[in-house]
Amino acid sequence: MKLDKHFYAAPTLTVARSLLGQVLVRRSPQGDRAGIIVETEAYTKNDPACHASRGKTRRNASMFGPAGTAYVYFIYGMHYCFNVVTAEEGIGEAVLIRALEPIAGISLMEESRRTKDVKLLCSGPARLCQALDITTIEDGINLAGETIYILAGSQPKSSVAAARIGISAGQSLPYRFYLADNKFISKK
DNA sequence: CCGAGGATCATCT
DNA sequence: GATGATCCTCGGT
Repeated sequence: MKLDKHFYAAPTLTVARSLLGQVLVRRSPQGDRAGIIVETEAYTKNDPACHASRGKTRRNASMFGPAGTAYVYFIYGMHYCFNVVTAEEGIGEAVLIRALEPIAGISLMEESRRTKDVKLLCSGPARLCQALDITTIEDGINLAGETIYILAGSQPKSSVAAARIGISAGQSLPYRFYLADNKFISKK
């Protein structure tokens, strides 16, 4: 069953944690790919690390759309990161998907990533975008559609909260969530 | 195993 | 002109 706006419109920290164990699906003409979400990070209002914290710009405009919108941005001159817009429309909060456990379309992922090491396919925000062929073309799409969506997976498993990775501001906030003992998280 | 450094460019100052 | 929600490679231990 596909997750709907009701799920995404919940408080951002709640969504970040409850996305763990759900299944991200990417459909394309080449075939379908999917993975279990095993690691997320929340970015909230009044959070200095949040792209929306300094107001709406061309880049972060999708963050201010309705819950269940995809926010995809380009970073470091070569990488993309995929987020799900959460909470109330207009406040600019989202959840970054940081790692997946691949479960379908693995040969397509291997081709896109140019590696056959399954642990390197989707363990990292930019890696999973490359594996699923997600770029800024997908920025702003609605996850209620048929291109990218999330299926309800298993019941919530034991999860861990920790500091986020790769940010300079807001390091003290425990807004990173991951499944305990999962082998596909991006970092220990 | 681990850390340092480079790649590479859209966005914002 | 500097920076960044990253990743890869290389060299040292």
